[in-house]
Formats: sequence, structure tokens, C-alpha cells
Amino acid sequence: MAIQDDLSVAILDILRSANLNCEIPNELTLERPKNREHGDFASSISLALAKPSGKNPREIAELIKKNLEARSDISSVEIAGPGFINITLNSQSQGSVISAILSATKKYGETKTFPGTKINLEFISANPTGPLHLGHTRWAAVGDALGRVLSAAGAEVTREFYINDRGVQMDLFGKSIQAAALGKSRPEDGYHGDYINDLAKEIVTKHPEILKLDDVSQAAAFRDFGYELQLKEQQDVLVRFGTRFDVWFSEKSLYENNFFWHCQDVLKSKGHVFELDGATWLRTTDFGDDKDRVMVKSDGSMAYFASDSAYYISKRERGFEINIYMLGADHHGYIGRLKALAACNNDDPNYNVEVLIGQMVKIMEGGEEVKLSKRAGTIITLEELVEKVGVDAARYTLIRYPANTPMVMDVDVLRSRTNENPVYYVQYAHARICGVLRNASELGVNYGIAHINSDKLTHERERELIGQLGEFPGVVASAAELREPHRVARYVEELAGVYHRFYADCRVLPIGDEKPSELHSARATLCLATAQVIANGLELLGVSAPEKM
RNA sequence: GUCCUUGUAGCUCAGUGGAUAGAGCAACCGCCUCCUAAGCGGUAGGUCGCCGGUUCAACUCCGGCCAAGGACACCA
Repeated sequence: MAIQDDLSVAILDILRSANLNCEIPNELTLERPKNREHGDFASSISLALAKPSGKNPREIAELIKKNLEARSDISSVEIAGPGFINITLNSQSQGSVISAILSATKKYGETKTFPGTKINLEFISANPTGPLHLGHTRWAAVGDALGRVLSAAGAEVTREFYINDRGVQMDLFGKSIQAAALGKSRPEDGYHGDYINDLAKEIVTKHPEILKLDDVSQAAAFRDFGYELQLKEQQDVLVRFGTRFDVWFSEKSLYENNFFWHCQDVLKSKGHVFELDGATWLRTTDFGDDKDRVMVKSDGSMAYFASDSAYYISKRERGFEINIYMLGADHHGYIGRLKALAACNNDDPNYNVEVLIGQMVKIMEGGEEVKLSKRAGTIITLEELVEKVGVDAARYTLIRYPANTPMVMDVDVLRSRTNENPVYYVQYAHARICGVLRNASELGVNYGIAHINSDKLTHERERELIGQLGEFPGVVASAAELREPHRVARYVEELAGVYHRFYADCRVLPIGDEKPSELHSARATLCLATAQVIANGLELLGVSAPEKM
């Protein structure tokens, strides 16, 4: 058990046995004060309980102080201001953090926040009609990181890509490639990027017989071959980007083997399906949606919402409790209908469905916005971004900001190698430590779990660093709970900063003729633990932790 | 019109009801004869959009207003 949890329990026990005549909370989270003068941990519980118990907050704080001071792992308890309790650990007990890191190694940071919870995480879900663009790229990075963070928090996560491979857009795609292959002008509302020409050439080369088909079946054949190639390209690009999917779910497949009608029956049995003007509707207004939604149109064709509803039923039938949809800002109107859909299925719309909205990304280069892509004909693609700045910088920067705020990426900054570029700042800290440890071995400084010696680590910077290392599991847990992987990035930046300051003030290795001492070993071991935590943090973001730079 | 998101230093942005609101950049001043200067320290820079409310405590929660961006199909 982490020491702060242990202390929380102890404080709550003290309060319970004190007969305060008021309700004592079940849980208490100790804060780590920003100001180091306020100790290693702090609590404001005595202020919170002052009113309900009718006691002076300092009086309650005194009580806690008296009981806590008796513990061997605490060096002092101070009462500050109106009644804050500031706890300072003795350096021995701080060593437990280092020991926890070095024994858990890659698993340090994992928690049981969502023990075994089955979560479906759907993101990107692009049409297979063109290259992935900037908006998709944001989700490719953030969604992937969120998946990693949720898994670290104990959830059983399935990452899913919903392929919109049905409907008008697909037909337009086929007609566009067909037109390109035949040298005709493309449909006005069709696809216009250069990649359409590439697809046309490739398809004609591989399947020359396609040119002999009649117009309609030819368009369909171009559509189907184009689909295959384009989907493959999206998949390859994502692999290179380090984003993994467990399930590629085809929209078309919802209509195979009568699955759609089965879903329709499921919804009908819950009583919110009705017929009107020859169409079949779902009465989502029963649950706060602003209008009812058509599933089967009066001409018998399927509305888009038909797929949405069947897809949701599929997810539920596959056993997912929490279904997270990561959508672009232009889809925020979907939140209401997806939640209502869940409610129509007798589910809890506030638990079973979650919608995360991602705002626009802009790219700046040379002081100007980069808008057009040569290849896609519209906006810049994932591949083009990676070509400009590399996978690590692209991923890191996209993850570093909360997804629901618009962001600007400056290509010039991302190419720079200074601490104005946070990716390098963090990676450099890791590489720097690896360098120190290489030298330590050469100089005969032993380090590792047998050399923790935390009572030697009394320097201000050392204590700061140990404290920061201890925060990691809590940061990962809250990033998972709040669906905000950017918290991991921010944490890792702070950790790198604390390490760089430690490095500036605390000489790790012997100088000149100096003999290796226990302090050298203890500091090198602290470095080892720090490298582990930085690597674990970067791993959650899908960013590499280089040993040399 | 209804709904969503955003508003914090000159710029780009962090900040899960707690103590003196932070970081980087840009400006200025410093630090490598010894572990990676892709680093560290310092100075300067704030009406947390505005007004109310809740609270021992509000950048944070609630209400209203202002401003910016976006969404509101038997389209996909």
C-alpha cells in the first residue's frame, strides 16, 4: 500500500475515534503541496470538519498531529494557517517509493481503478474513401493513449475502428475512381485528391478486366477495389503511427445475416420504436433528444441512425459496459441521440455511453497556417504531419492538450531541440539519466534495488524528486477516470523538470579521484527509478524513451 | 432561436473546492577546466471575460450577461 493511502486511513481512524459528533468521510485524499515548505503531504480535513462538528479547526488538527507524530515513518507534523495539517515523512520511509518502482518496473503506475471493467473505445472511425487527415490524427494519438491509460488503470479495453463503408459516400468514391481511370471529369461532389488517380492506376494495373465492365458494375468494382486498398493504407499508416486497434468493425456487416433486424427487434421489445409516414422511427424524445430519429426511411432504405443503433446494440451484446465514442466537434449533436438510444435500450445513458468531443487542430509553419494537402486535395494528412515532425513529436503534442479544446501545432517549434519543445525536454531527461548510469557502471558505482539507501537522500531536490515519483500511479488513475491522457504528459514534463533541477544541484557520480560512496549509489539508484517512471509515462503516450540523444 | 465548447501573463497553454494562480516562448541578467548546456538559476510580466450566488475557503461549483468558434436533415 502506498504510504499516502496508509496515512489517509490512519487519519480517518483518528477522526472516527474522536467522537466529533459529525459524519466522517469514507475516503480522504492527501494532497501533495505545491510549496515544499508545507511538507510531503497535506490535508485540509480539519477545516472541512470544523463546521459540522462545531469545533475549532486547529483543535481537530492538534488531535491528528498528536496521534500521527507517534508513527515511526513520520518526521514531523505541522499545523499551518487556519488549520492545514502538513506532514513530513522521514527519509527512510520515502525509500518505499523507490523500492516500489524498482520492483514493479514496467508495471509501476498500474492500478485497479477499473478492475476488469469492459470498455469499448471507439475512435477515428473514418470513411475508407481517402487518407486519414489531421482531425483523425488527433484521435489516433489521444484515443490510443487513452486506451493505454485505461488499461493501466485495470480496465479491459477493446479499441475499435468503425468503418463507414456503406452508403452514398462509398458510391461517390467508386464513381470518382472510375472517372479518373477513364480520364473523365469527376463528379462534382465526389473526391478530388491526387490519391484518387493513384488508386485508379493501381486498380487498372491489377485488374485490367475492369475496363470491360458495364458502367454500373464498373463503378461498383472500382468502389470495392478502392475500398480494399484505401482501408489497407489507413491500417498501415496507423501501424506506423503506433496506434493499434483490436476490432475493425464494418458498418456493412451490420446488415449481414439479418443482424440489423435482430437489433430492431431488440429495440422494439423495449417499446420505443414506432411507424409514421411509412418510416420506422426511434422515439428518442422519450429521453431528452430534441427530435425523434428515423431508422428505416419510407422508401425502405436505411438512415444513418439505423447503423448507429444496430452498432450500439452490437456493442452491448458483446458485453461492453462502458462505450466511449470519440467524435469530432462537428458531431456534438450526436451526444443527445446516442444517450437517448442507450436509454431506449433500458441502459443507463450516463454510464453505458460516453461521448468525448475533439476540437479542431491547426498547423502552423513559417508563421502561416498549413491548409492544403497535395495528396488528399483537402486538409493535411496524418502522413504529411509525421513527415514534417516525426511520430514522437506529433503524438506527444497532440496528446499534451485536453482534446476538447482547439489547438495549434507549430511545426517550427516541434522541429526545435530546446526546452520550448516539451517532447525533447522529456526525452532528454531520460537520455541524460541513461548516460549517467552508463558512466556509473564504468566508475564502479553500484546501483539498483539493493542500493536504495534513502536515508542518505536528504537534499531538498532529492526529496522533491522522490515525492514526484510517488505521484505517478495517482496521475495515471485520474487520467483514466477523467478520460484525460494529457495529464500523463503534463506529469512527465514536471518530472523531467524536477529531475533536471536535481541533476543541476546534486552531483550523482564521483569527481576526479573521489571514491564511490553510498551516496553515489543512492543517487544513481534514484536516477534509475526516475528513468523507469519517465519511460513508463512515455509508454502510456506511445512515445519512445531514447537512451541516447 | 436552441444546444455544445472555449475565454487565465505580450504569445502558446496547464491548473480534480484549498495556502503566495503556474510552465514554455518572447525581453533582460547569470551558470559548462569534472556525470549529455537538447540543461539550470534569476529579474520582469495577472482585474483568472463581466456581475451575482453557494462555501470556513471559488480560476475551479451554480445562475445571468458579454465575446469567439461550432452544431442543429427521412445527408453520410
